[in-house]
Amino acid sequence: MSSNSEAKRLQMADIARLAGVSVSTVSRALNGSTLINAETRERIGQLARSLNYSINLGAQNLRLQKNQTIAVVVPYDAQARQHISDPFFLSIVGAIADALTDLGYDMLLSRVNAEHLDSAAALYDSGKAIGLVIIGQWRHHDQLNDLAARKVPVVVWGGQLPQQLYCSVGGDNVDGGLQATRHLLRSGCRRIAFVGDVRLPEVTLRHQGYLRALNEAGLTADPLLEVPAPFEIMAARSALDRLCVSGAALDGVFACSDLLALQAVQALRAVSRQVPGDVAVVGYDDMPVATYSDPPLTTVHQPVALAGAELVDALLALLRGERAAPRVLPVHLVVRGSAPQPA
Amino acid sequence: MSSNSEAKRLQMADIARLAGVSVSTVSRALNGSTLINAETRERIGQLARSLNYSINLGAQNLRLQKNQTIAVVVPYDAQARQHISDPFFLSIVGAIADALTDLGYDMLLSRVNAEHLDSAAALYDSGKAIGLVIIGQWRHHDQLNDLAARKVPVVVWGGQLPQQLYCSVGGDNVDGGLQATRHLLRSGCRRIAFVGDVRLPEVTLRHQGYLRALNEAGLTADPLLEVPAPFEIMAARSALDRLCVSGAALDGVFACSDLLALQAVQALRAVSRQVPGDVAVVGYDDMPVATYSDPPLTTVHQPVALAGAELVDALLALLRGERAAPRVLPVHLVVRGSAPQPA
DNA sequence: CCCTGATGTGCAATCGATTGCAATAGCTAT
DNA sequence: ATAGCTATTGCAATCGATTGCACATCAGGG
Repeated sequence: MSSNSEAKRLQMADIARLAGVSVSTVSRALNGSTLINAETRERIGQLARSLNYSINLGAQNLRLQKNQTIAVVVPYDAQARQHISDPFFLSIVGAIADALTDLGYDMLLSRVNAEHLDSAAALYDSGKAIGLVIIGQWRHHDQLNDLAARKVPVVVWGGQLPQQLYCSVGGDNVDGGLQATRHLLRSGCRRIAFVGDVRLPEVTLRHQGYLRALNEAGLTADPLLEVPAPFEIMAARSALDRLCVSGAALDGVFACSDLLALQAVQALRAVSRQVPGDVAVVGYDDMPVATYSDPPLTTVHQPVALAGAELVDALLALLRGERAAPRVLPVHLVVRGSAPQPA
Repeated sequence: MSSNSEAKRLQMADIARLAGVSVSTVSRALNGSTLINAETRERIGQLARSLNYSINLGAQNLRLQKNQTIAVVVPYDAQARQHISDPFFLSIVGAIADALTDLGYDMLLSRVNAEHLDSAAALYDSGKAIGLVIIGQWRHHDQLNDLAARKVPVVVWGGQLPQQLYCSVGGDNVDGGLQATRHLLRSGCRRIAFVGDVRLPEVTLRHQGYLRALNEAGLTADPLLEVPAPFEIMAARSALDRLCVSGAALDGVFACSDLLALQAVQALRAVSRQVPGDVAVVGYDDMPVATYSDPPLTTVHQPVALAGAELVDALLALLRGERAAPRVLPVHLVVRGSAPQPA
């Protein structure tokens, strides 16, 4: 049974037999070697093409010790069973795909349990991929360091941290937090909630920016206004609802993703507070949704396409044996309706 | 130079040497063969684990004629240089990744020029992947048929068309168009614009549903109200602007994606027409943005997670040599603010 | 003491390509 | 006519694994 799709794939020996030459000749002909008589070469080329023959890359890679596959690893949170739905992750994957395609690399997309980021190394150890791009540091800075120490070629989307052995590429999270919070302060906000899970390094950095801005304004952060909302959307919503019904005074919100910002807007409305009238809200990422939402979001723009290109560029540098320093990409605030420009 | 990342990967011969046995023994030990003495087996297992050894899958696949990689092909429009940004495509890729991961398959993500969909076959011919999932039929039904005729295991996300040799999985586009249009008609709309590029098969089917609904209501379509907007967002916007400033009478819009619907909302507002007050708008896909937008979109829900699972399931059936019939998944209208429930 | 049957291991062929080296044919130079 | 070249092509080893079959060792039976 099942001889349907089992239809034998053509291989070089078949072409050789049909052309009445040896396998070596076919190999050389297809590679355009001048050792082979020009017309024989052409004849073999025609034949192969007409039969839709395509060389077996597994075998070729084995023989040539070559491989053009890069693994892109998207961790998921096993507890929350959160299969990343945040548009930011998806769009950065898209950007990486573009960058890799342009350079002729293949992209293996893989999801791994965030608790075992190191298991991503199997993709490298097994030779499936020659290098890894990991989306997000999550809470496993140490595991990433282990990978780098083992000389696994890996680049991570995320923030630059102290004692970091691996190469990271990420937006300037401190500056993002700073710009967002300063904007809210300039708009007159004094009690600004911070929405995000500070156990994630990127969020921690944004939080530092937030604190620095408050400090500049002579304010101190109120722990009651810190909402440890994960990127998982439903859990985030309940945390936000709790804040809103707690009655804690607040006039501004800085959320660490656009989706969190929009959830905040809805939670606020649920308790009859207007955005931006009563509370101004700033998001993060500047996904397309930010322009369509009600109100359109003031948010920190992350350069997604550039990020894809930089991640790939850094990884290729590593593969060439160069030392790749962490890269921090510029971010900027985009002002829209949810936190308008102060008069 | 570059011996950095060039650090030789471990292979079976290394383990064999260190364990003082032959390669065959290592191979059998790691595969748990009972031919090998239990304690030797255990010792070898320990050793391999402690060295982070992981078998070379290229070599293994070659030897075993095995491969667990599925290619997911996302066509792009070379003319528009449109690297798919529509969230729908990205989320369906995510859904497929989940389905494949659950089943232990690897996913190779690849972009190909939509004008040469058949070039995706190289992924199969070269043995990189054992099967293909292609996202969208675009304008190349014929090329897809060629692939199927060549016995390439392929499943396509899209509509079911006449004379179709390949297996497709898609939402019920006719029904989607029907439900959306009926809803607008029930709301009292009589001049309903259709926004979408009917050269795409899926859109054609939705258009059929649109026409049928109009017909049920004793109406006929006005060609002036047909906006051939591509999924490429900027081009779509200008087409919509043209419609709006043309002054053509209209009181409803059925758009073939949520993004198109939101562009329509903006175009209408630009000429001071309220949604849903003056014009009701219905979108398609039911992406998260539909719930956050202003106004929240009434839209046709496509079952994305189910779609991913069904695509994978159909492809695996093909690979088992079974005949896989096209599958049409149910869709349903989600009523929100842009086209509220009629009183 | 030899034979038989287990039990463990290793040799060598194989998967589908690449490539150094040898071999053949056709020609020229001596 | 024969050595010396050049232009083409084939043989066989190799990449890193798997596996049929042969081989070695040891115990017990005759």
